[in-house]
Amino acid sequence: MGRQGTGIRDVARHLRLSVSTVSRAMNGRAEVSAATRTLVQEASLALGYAPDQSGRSLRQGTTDAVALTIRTDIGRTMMGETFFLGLCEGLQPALAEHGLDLVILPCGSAAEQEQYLRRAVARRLADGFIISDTQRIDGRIDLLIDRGVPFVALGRSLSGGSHAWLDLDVADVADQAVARLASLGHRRIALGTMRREVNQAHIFEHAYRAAMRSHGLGCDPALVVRVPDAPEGGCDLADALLAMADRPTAVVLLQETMAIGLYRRLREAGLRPGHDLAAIGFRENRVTEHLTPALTCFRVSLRDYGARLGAMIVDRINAGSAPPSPGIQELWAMTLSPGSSDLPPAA
Amino acid sequence: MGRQGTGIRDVARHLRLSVSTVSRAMNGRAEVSAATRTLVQEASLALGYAPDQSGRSLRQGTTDAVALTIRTDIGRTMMGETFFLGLCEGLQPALAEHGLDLVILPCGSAAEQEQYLRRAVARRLADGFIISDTQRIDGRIDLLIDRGVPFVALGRSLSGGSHAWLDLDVADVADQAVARLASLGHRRIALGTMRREVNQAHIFEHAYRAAMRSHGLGCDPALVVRVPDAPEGGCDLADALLAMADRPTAVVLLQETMAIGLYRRLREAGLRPGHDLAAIGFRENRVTEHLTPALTCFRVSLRDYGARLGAMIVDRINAGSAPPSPGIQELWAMTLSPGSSDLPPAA
DNA sequence: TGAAAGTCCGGAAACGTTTCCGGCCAATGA
DNA sequence: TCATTGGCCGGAAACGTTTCCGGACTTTCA
Repeated sequence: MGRQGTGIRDVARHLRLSVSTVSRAMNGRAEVSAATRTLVQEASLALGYAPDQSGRSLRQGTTDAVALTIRTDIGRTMMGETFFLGLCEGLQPALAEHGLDLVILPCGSAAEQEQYLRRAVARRLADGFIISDTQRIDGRIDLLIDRGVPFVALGRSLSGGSHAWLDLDVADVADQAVARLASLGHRRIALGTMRREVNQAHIFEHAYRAAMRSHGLGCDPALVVRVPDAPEGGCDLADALLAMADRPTAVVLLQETMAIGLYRRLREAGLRPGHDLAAIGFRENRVTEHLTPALTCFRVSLRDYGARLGAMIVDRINAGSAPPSPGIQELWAMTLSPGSSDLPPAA
Repeated sequence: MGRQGTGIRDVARHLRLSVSTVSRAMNGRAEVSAATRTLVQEASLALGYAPDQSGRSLRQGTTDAVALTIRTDIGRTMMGETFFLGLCEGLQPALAEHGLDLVILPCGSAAEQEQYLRRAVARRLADGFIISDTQRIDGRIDLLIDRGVPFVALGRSLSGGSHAWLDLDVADVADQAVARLASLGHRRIALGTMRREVNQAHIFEHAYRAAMRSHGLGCDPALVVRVPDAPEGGCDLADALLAMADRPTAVVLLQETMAIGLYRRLREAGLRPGHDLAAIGFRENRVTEHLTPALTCFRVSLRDYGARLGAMIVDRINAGSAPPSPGIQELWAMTLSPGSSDLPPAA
């Protein structure tokens, strides 16, 4: 049958060189003359040759790929689709600079993720892994540490001790949001959040409570409302807030897309978002900034964030598993992006 | 140095079997006794063994992976925010059923895509490719046909003749939208679209014109407004429409996210979306259905669509390049999902 | 001028797996 | 009882590449 594509042997035969020389020229080794190198490069370009990745991987034990695992049942996670695409815009070039491909592996639901990852590691699908949507207790982290595979967790976790992770400083966001609303005169500030298994939600909620206390606003557990992090969740949130006897005058959202459902329900109840209920969202994006009133939220450059993530996983890969170095932990600040959804309380 | 993971030799040694027998047992070959098979399966589970993908790929010439190439500079494409993840929810399980991994390859901008793909094919990164966001003239299609690589284009194109593709029936959507608005009494119906290089935009616009003519509404070129397919584009669109002397009473959107900017600008101008300007969007999603007024648009099950896409690429891969069979071309209908954004004209 | 060093290249082994080929053993049939 | 068949298994080749090793040739230095 004969593989169809052109291989290194074809290039070698074409140039009357040995395959070893061609290989050396392609890989930028020093022991090859400049003349031969350009010859090989031109020939491989003309013949459309690029080394077969399987052969290459087998020989040198690396796949030249970094895997970003995501769950496809999104809509039940912190990260929306706009998040990943924005992230990849910075991540992919950062990896390409080091000759690494970015492959995104959809792993199905959260439950399936660990098993999928276990198999992916055993099959040696990638040189390094980035796991997203970290849970408070996350078996994937222990797994990767145990296997000695380079990885970076996108989001903190209680699992695994001092591995490399990158995360947004959500605690600071909660703090800033509460402080801002408090300074505007709000005293009953609600929190729209989600399941606490997602670590970001836990941290956010914790920081919210601390901020409320530090501003002398108490800590009424009724003010914490858990809903799905989606536009629909915003509806549920609004329903819950409107049903309260002592209605809050402001709400902080862990997921900015909740604002869509929230605005809708408020309007349906004859209330004006921003005026009758102040709201502050989480991550600024193309939807929230065009809401009316524009949602006050927090900004982060996903491109930079992704580029940093790329640098971190490259660092892990180059470090090897030789030194059990703890890896870098990095918290990214978000800056307030004022909209007009957080007015002082009406009364 | 010694590769760290457990290999087939470890399993064989552990069971005092030959590697060939272990391999046969793992791959479900017939020439192995049932007893040995269960033994091998249990042992590989216990030892955490899964065959190294590089070795496997090299030997059998297949990678057991399907690549979905996407551009990361999204926001300038037809596919909105939530399209790909919804698609993968159906696509990934459909592939997994056949033992194939789905890997998403972010290829950078549209310009970089073809070169990236060319290299990916030469390196044999995947057994089959799915290319998205097809252009009217798309070099990737000619490339893949030329190389004889199994592929499915997600979206039609003028390039390449009769290859396999899957697409939404956007012409029918344009037809339905215009018909609905016309039956409500609208006579000046604008179109918010984008660059015509994207083939869907071309088809959509063509169908819109035909529908306008068939309803006796003429074909004023000024009614076709090209803007970026993003919330911002909706602002530009609104500005353009409001500046017209003979202002349209309705607009059809090729990209539903434009509605966000459109609503915003209309409200800023003291107008009511739906009342003062009827609007119909394209694909229903979690954002549009919570807009106020809810955007009338068209529904498609992305999960089913993705599952079908998976079946198609599996079919192409199994077909091999032996018969130059044309492949399947399939157009998916979308069904109207009525909102309240398309009222009769005010006057 | 001779030896040492340096430059560049070819042959062959190796990576982990699958599969071809041949062989052993038991069962079957005459 | 012997030849044949079929079930099951082990040895070894093969996939495409990189890299070790050694060799040929040129240059440098004493």
